[in-house]
Order: sequence, then structure tokens, then C-alpha cells
Amino acid sequence: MVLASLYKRRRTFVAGRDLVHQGQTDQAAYILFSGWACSYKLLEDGQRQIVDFQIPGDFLGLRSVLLHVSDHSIEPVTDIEVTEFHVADLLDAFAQTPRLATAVLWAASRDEAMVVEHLVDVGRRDAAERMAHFLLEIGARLALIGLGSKDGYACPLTQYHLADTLGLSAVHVNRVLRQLRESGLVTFRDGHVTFHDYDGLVELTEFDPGYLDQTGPLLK
Amino acid sequence: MVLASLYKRRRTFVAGRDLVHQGQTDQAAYILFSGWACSYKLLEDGQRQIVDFQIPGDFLGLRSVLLHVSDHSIEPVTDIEVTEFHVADLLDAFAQTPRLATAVLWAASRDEAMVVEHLVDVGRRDAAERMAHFLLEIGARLALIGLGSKDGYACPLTQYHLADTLGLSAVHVNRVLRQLRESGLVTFRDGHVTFHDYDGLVELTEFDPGYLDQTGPLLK
DNA sequence: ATGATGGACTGATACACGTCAGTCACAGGT
DNA sequence: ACCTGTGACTGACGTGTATCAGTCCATCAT
Repeated sequence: MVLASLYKRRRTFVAGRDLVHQGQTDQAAYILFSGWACSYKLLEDGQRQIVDFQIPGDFLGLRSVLLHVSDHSIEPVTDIEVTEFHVADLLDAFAQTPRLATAVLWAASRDEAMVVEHLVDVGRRDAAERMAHFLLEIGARLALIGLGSKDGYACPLTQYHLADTLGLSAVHVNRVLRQLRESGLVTFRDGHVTFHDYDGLVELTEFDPGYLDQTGPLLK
Repeated sequence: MVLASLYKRRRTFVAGRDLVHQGQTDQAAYILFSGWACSYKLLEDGQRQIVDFQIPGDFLGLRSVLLHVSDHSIEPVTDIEVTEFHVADLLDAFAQTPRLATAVLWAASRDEAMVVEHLVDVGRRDAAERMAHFLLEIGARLALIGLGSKDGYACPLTQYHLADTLGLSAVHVNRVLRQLRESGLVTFRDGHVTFHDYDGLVELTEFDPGYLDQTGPLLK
């Protein structure tokens, strides 16, 4: 893979300590190798909105660098390993490998599509639908990299993460999870998500994984 | 500008008739020349979530084409004029002009940043803050292309558009607009947005136009 | 053992916002 | 002159979710 030529060095970060801070203007971006991270925005009153989670294979901080300023922060949810590269090198590489540009653009489009889905969740679905849709999307993404299936997956998130992601209070997250569990759809417990009725969930949330499909130019 | 070499043909579309339908798999993308459009997602129960508005100078439908399927629809809010181009040509052009790739990637990042702001609006701000933030953002974007200022701007949107954008009911949009008007912050009336207290609005919404700044590679 | 910490979980209460069911003004068409 | 449709606007009422104020159970450090 062409990106290999850009690889600078392997680094690790511990859970909970931000890699990128809102407002920072830095030059390094990363590719996540193991663990989970999340990107979020902090509001003045202390609330936060988690925008997206990153799992192995995803870019970290690419947008910050392209826009020359970080409009958000990135926190490792677990301990993570990343590969650092310099965006200037990436942009230079476009000259030699135009297909690389197409691939990166495709990855950015996919990221945007996920944020759009997330927006629809928060804007137009009730708490249970949001939760179900979110758990399905993460599951589908993990399945693509071999870390999950239609039965379930390991999930290091706390209910607070879910609350900050879905625009709910942690208290309400708990109620909604109970509701989903009692109606036999999905269980979130002890770091593990278990799907009891995958098709039922898909129908409830109109879930369509089309935008996640790995038919992007990276793999062609 | 390099994009000029791609220009295919000028087209017009009338207000209200979708250019792109959810699920469509087409090859053309557009650059908006005059008028306003919006991209939105439709839910099965008839609700819709408007994701973003496009104003002159913005790409239309680029993401659909990159992902090979439209996960959303695009509707002209007013009559619009667009310039059509084929994405295959755009990608080919990357080979001759790598800087073009950087520019397009930058534009995509800016789009994503706007969706992220929108997500924070809907997830973590109350109705009045959302409304104010949205009106400010559109104002800032219009100001960049000379169609608005800190005093206000012409705005062809209906209160239904605002409702579908902000995840509110049209009824509540009306209440919130009244509230903002009566507290002397901003007036939305007769197709015109008038800022009465721009700084007050900025403070209320923590508005930071950094991510909109035209310091992207397109103009460098 | 003891206390501190963090995550899961719960009941009671409050309110922001949605829904329902309208009115009013205006524009176009017949 | 009348109908139809669209957008703005409003009051009454219902509900989903936040907030408050806890409990309980692990884990970890002392």
C-alpha cells in the first residue's frame, strides 16, 4: 500500500489523555493501529459532543491538519497504538500517486457520511432508535476489520461515552439500554455488545450500511 | 483556476424539484453558481433532516459520486444555476495538478467541519442557541462571497426549512424566532435576516468561524 | 479492613419541545 | 368573486428526556 512510504514512527498513547486539543495547530496526523479513540467537541458549559469513534485502520486528526487548526479534541478511549505521519508528506505523495489522492478523498467522504448519519440520529430519532443505530454502525465497522459479527462485539465504551455521543444524559442512556435489553434486541454489558435480534434492530433504525462499504478506491 | 478545464455545461434547476435522489447512482456532480440548495436525508416515517445548505461556490453532490451511491437527496431551495462536471475528469485532473487534489480535499474537510458544527448544535444546544448559531454560520458563509454582512442578509428559507435543519417542529421554530426577535438579537422576516446584536449572538452560541476561513489551498 | 473512585443503576420531579387544531394574510388560478 | 395552497403564527395539552439525589457493586490504594 502506498501509504507505507509515509510511515514515520509508531507511538502509543494511554487511555483518557487527549492526543489533540481543540485550538491546537499542529502538523502531525495518525493512523490508528490498535485500540479505540474518539473525536469530540467541548462546549463552554462543560457539555461535550462526541462526533465519531475511530477504530483500527482509521485516520486520526487528518481534518485538523488540513484546516490548519483543530476544531475538536481527540481522546484515546483505550490505550492505543498509532502510526504518525506528516501531512505535508501526504500531500507531496499526491504528485507521484494521484490514486492516493482519490483514496484519501474517498476516506474523507466516508467520514463525512458517518457524521451525517450521526446528525440524523440526533436530530430526528428518539433515544432508543439512536442507541440502536449507533450500536449497529459500530458493529458494522468492526465487522469490516474482523473485530465483530452479527452476534456482537467487544466494546470498551462507558455509558458516559454513549451519552456524550447521542446527546443524552448518562441516566437516560441507562434507561434506554434497559429498554432495549428487556425487549430482546441488544445487550450492552461488561464491555460487550450482544445482538439478540439483529434484523429487528436493522428494521427499527432503518440501518443501511451502504456508506460504509469497503468498495472505495483504497482496496481496488 | 484549474477547475475551469473541467467545466462541462451550464444547467438550471427550478426550486423544489430534487436534483439528486437518495439511492441514485449517477456520475455527475455540480458547482453551484447562483441560488441556494440543500442536501437532506429522508426517513421512512416522512421526517427529514436537512444536513447542509449550499450557496454559490459550493460543490453539489460530490460525496454521492465519490461513494458511488447517493445516501441523501439534494433540493434547490430557489431556482439555481449550476455547472456540471464529471467526477472521472476531476480524478484524472489530479494526475496533472496534484494541488487540485489538495484543494478538493480541503473543501471536503470544510464541509465535514460544517456538519460537525451542525451535529453539536442539534446534540447539545437548546432550540434558541441552535437557531442563533445556524443563522450566524449562514451569515458568515454568505459574507465570504459578498452576499451578507454583520447587519444581515437575504435568506430564501421558510420556517419549515429551519425546522428540518435544526431538528425542531415548525411550530417551535416560530416560537424561537419570536423569542430571539423580542430579546433584540436577530429578526428573521420576509426573506431577510437582520442581526440586531451580532456580538451578543456570537457569545450566546460560542460561534467561532475559524473552520470557514478562506485560507484553504484553493486561494493560496 | 478501610476508604476512595468509577461505573451501573434507580425513582421523583421539572420543563423543553412536540402535537393538535386551529387563525390569518397573501398569491395564483379559474 | 371564489377557491386553493402556502407560510407565518398561536394556545392548550401531552410527553420524552434532563436533573437531582441518591444506592450498590467492583476495583484499587493505603
